[in-house]
Amino acid sequence: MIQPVENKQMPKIKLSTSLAEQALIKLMRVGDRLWRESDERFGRWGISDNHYNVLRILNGAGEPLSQIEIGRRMLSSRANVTKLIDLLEERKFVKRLACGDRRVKLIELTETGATFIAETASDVIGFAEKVLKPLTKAEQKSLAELLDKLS
Amino acid sequence: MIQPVENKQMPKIKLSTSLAEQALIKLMRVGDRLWRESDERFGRWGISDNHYNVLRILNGAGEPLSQIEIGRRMLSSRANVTKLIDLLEERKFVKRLACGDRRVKLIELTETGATFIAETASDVIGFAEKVLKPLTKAEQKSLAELLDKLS
DNA sequence: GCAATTTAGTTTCCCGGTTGACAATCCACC
DNA sequence: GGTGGATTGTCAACCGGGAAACTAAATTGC
Repeated sequence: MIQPVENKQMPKIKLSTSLAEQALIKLMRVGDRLWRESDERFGRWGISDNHYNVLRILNGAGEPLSQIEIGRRMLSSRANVTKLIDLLEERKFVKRLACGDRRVKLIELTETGATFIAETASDVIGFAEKVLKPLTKAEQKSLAELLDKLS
Repeated sequence: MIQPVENKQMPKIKLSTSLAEQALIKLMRVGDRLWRESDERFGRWGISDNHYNVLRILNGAGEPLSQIEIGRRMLSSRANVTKLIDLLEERKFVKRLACGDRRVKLIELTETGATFIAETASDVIGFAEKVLKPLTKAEQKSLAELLDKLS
C-alpha cells in the first residue's frame, strides 16, 4: 500500500494561461503525437516518416531535385538529407545523378520508389482519415485554413 | 553557370491528396516548426522545451508527482524522465523526495524552480502570442476547439 | 587568369529521445 | 508468510537529428 505523503507545501506560481498559449500547447502536443504515430507507421516499412517525406517531395516535384532543395522543402539540414538519401538509395528508391554543376547531385525517384509510394498510398491516406475522423469535412477545411495562416 | 540537365522522364505517381491528408500534413509541419522554435527559445535558459514542460506540469499539479506520472502527462518514457529530472535537480529547480512506496521518488518543485517559472512566464506567453498573432481571438478559440476534438 | 568567397555534399561529433535489461520494491495469490 | 508477477527508477546501447569542420567545385572581383 502506498503511503500518502504528508502534504508538503510546494511552491506554486499562479500562471495566467492565455488563450494563445493554450492553443499553442495543444498544437504542439497534437503535432508531437502525430509525428510519433506516423513514425511508428512507417517503421513497419523500414523507413522513417522523413524518408517517406523525401519520396513524396520527389514525386510531387516530378523531376529530380538537388539534396539542398529537398532539405529546403522539408526543413531539414544538409547533413540529414545526406543520411536520408543514403538509406533511400540503398533501398533503390532513389538514385543520385551527376549534374552539370558537379557539386550537385540530383536525386531521382526510381521505378521502385514510385511503386512503393503507389503501394503505400492507401495506407497513408487511411492514416490521415483516421486521425481526422473526429472532424467533419467542414471542420477539416477550417483547420487547414487556420494552420495556413500560421505558416 | 549551372547546366540544365536533359529532362529525364522520372516516374511520377498521381496521388489524390485528400482534404484530411492536407490538414494532417499542415498540422505536423506547423507542430514541428513550433517545437524547433520553442526549443531554441529555451536553449537560452540552458534547458530544453521538455525540461520546462516538467516544471510547468509540477507547477500545475501543485503537489509533488512521481516520475512515472510526469512521464505519463508529457508522453515521455520513464528513462527520459530520469534524465530530465537529473538536469533539473542539478539546477536545483526540483528535488527528489523519498516516498512511502520506496520504489517511487516524488518530484517537488523548489523555490528556485518556481522563481524560474515566474521570471520566464512573460517570455513564454510572449512567444505564444507572437506565434498566434495571425489569428483573431475567435480563430484561436476555434483552433483550440478543433485540436481538442483530435485529442 | 588567379585569389577570395560561396555553395553542395559528406563526415564527425554531440544531444535528446527510445528500447531493453536490470535492481529494488510492492502486491496478489495460495 | 512466501513466491511469482507488476511496477518504479536507472543504466547501457542505439538511433535520428543538428552544428561544425572539411572537400570539391563554382562564382565573383580584380
